[in-house]
Amino acid sequence: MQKELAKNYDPKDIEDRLYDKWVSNKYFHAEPDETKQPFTIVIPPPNITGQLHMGHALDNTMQDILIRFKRMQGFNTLWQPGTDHASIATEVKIIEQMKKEGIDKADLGREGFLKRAWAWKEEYGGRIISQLKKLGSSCDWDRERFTMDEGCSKAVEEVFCKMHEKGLIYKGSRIVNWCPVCKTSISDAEVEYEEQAGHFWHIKYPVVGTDEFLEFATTRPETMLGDTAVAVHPEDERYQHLIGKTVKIPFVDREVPIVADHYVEKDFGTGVVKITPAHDPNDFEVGKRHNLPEINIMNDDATINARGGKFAGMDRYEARKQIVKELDEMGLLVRIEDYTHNVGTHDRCKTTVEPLIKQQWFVKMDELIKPAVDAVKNKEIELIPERMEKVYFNWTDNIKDWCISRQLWWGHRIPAYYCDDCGEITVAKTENAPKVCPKCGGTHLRQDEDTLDTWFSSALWPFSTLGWPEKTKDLEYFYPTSVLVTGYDIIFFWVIRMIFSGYEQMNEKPFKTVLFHGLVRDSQGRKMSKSLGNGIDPLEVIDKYGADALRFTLITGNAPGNDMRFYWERVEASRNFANKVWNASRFIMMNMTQMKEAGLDPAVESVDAKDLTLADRWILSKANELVRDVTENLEKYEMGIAAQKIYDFIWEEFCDWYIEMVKPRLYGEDMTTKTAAIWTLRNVLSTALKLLHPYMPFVTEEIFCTLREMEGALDKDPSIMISDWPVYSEAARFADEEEAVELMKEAVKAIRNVRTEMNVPPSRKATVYVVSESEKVRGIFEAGNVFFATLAYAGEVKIQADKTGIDDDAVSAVIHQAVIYMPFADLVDIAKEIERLTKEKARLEGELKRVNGMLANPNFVNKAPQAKLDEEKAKKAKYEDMMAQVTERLAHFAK
RNA sequence: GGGAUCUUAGCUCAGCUGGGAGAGCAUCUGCCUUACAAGCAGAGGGUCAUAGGUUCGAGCCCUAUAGGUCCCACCA
Repeated sequence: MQKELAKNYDPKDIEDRLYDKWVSNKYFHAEPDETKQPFTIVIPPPNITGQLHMGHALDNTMQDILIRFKRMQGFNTLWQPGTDHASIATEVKIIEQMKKEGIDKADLGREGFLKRAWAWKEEYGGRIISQLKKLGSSCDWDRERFTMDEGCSKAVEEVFCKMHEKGLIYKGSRIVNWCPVCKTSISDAEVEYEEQAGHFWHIKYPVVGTDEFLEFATTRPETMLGDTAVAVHPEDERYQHLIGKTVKIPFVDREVPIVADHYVEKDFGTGVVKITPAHDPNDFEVGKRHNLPEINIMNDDATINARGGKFAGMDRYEARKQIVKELDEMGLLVRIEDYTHNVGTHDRCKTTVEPLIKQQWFVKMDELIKPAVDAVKNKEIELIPERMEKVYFNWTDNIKDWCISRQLWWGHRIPAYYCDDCGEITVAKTENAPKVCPKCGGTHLRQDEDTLDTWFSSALWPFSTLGWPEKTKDLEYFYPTSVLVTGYDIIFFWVIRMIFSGYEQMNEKPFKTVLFHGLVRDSQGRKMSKSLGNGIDPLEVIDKYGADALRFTLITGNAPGNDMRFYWERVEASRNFANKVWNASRFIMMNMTQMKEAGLDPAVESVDAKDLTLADRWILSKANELVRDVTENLEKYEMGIAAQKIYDFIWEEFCDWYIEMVKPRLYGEDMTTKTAAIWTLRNVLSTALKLLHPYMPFVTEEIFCTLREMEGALDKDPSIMISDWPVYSEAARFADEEEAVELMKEAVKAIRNVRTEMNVPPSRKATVYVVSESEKVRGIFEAGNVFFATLAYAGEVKIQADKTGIDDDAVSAVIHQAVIYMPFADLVDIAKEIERLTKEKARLEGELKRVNGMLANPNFVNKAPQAKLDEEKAKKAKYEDMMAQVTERLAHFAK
């Protein structure tokens, strides 16, 4: 530990060293302890494909602040870390990588591919973890988990089998969103709609047995190959006579019925819809209602299959072109209209999804979701900000069954076995995998080729990481967790699924509170993305300005759930703040060193209360209040407000006022007051550092340890992160002192104004009278009101220290460079002063009107709290007093 | 189509249950004062989107309008 701190704070020297110290001392590690209350957060597991981005930085800074705060408050805190296998995201990346090497997935086979995937995990899975460490995250790394590790995989199988047994998981034939490139089904939540310019093809089918045609419009003509009906609205007069008749579909030469269904809107287009149950979710529903056949005309890669007749083998778009062309030649194409519509794309690869009928596994949601709805309704789970509840209910109210099977290899393979002999399905955990079919005794069993949606395992994360399905001590002690911190963008993917999974498996909520944050955008408000190249690497920020600066930047000036923009200027401001703290500390420690050299003890345990000056009591009182404000705000998850308060206190109150006030005492010869000053400085600094520590863990730890070492207390207080969080004390408030110093500050500011206005060179000395608007300040200064300082007579400033208890050195110190020592009388500009007084009079009139209005209102007088009433009464008196003074001055000038 | 949210100083944003318009950055002025020029002192700058309403009192509550952002649904 260096005695001499560098002139400027350099995070590079410090961060890694301190982080290693914390880890090696096991400060992050938590074990169940019945004597302490637990506070648990599970990390939203980052993808193993991931690199730390600003979203992670924000998310994890917030979690770390809460964890560090609660740890210092004495909670037994567990921050459970881990990573997510991110099935499709990872698989896509690996395939990309293989493509470069000219390898195809099929070449490798399942085994080979998985080998490669695990190698990927080994290589990149640790990357993001080390990046989280750079940020200062105090996760319990001894407990790091992975969604595909043994325990989590067991949990997945357990849940799958249990839910299957209860009938909550079923296999069914449904329309699913199919990605023809990834060749897998994807959930609704993975579909992104994007507006695309397209066409509306108006086509007509001949009505069989008549010479009529039925005209309709479609954006996807190629699907006509799978049409099994044409629908009209039941009350549409235009088509009443046709309902029940049939139309003939060209190319496939199929006769299909004209049905009536409310799904059709009379006023849209021609009021006729072609129905393709196998390739459109709405048509699928119509088909079910009318018992229509489902004709799948596409292969898994979205080429037309044999049912498409002569178009077989063509790509869907190619077929579209050809079909339109031929329809035109047949005279069945009426016209083409330009049309922009929303097209569903796969969020991972941006391919246009193809709705297809497939056999897939589903989770039945209607019953499962109920406790999850109730929990939020009853506030058993609290969402912050509250408005997220609406988003939540909007989803739960329109819940659909969750398609959980994916035609991928990287993930949890579905524990279902098919018997080739009898066709029955057996669901069983891997350890109980059937050798013979329990139904028919056959031995030709195949495991389902599919894997589970990656969110299936994430949904279990809050309890699978604590050891479930085993009944572990960890689970009993740390579950349910306290807070979940995450972005609002994964509320459907993850948050809701964890909630219903918690209730279903644990019979208990997974967390008490969900704290949502927004997105970190670039300085122009755009999402940071790879394609735009506008992403800012948090590691670059840390490298340039330090982790503390980045953390502070991400938290300040932002309300819960709101997006924020990233500005380098703000990081710089945060860095400057860290440096300010550094330098204030350096100043204090320098003075401690000097005292020591002079043979005095700079680390006294306590000082006599009577030795504390007004200024000391004031700053101690302000620090005490800060403790209350910061604690309260952190408890409300208002981290930004708490941060702002710490910033203001340290920079303004502590550095710009208190330290300036205290300098003459430190430079003076009176050892008693010097000791009291140092004691106060040390204590206030220590409190402020502790409050700041959750935000800026590194700089605070470095200073704290240096300070404790100088005090000879490093042994019993070895790290700020395990030191006690300060506690607010009503008894430590000094209301009078606070008021007196606030008034004094006002006076000093007024004097500084005068100095600036008059452009007084600092070297010139003169005297000034200061006039006060209150008795107290009149006591501090000799006479008059600070607002009217320029009206005062020439004379000599006398600060009446003994009358007020204020130490005159403190006042002189603050005004030291500001106050003018110059007779005013010859400098007063009368016209300017009259203007000023007139303005002041108008202001006072306004204030008086307001106060009088309030006091005259029976509603206010009767309903307002007594304190408020007294306050307003006091204001009234004050304003009246000031008004009298102003009036008198004006009268004086009028002469 | 449904919903959420935002509109406050030149820029980015705070402003928690209605009662004095704030911060950072930028600008201007004066200071290298023995912790810090990554600093100190001071200044200018806002009809709190618009129009109504409730209230003694509205940036804050209600209604409507305009514009921005986002989410959900996905009508062929």
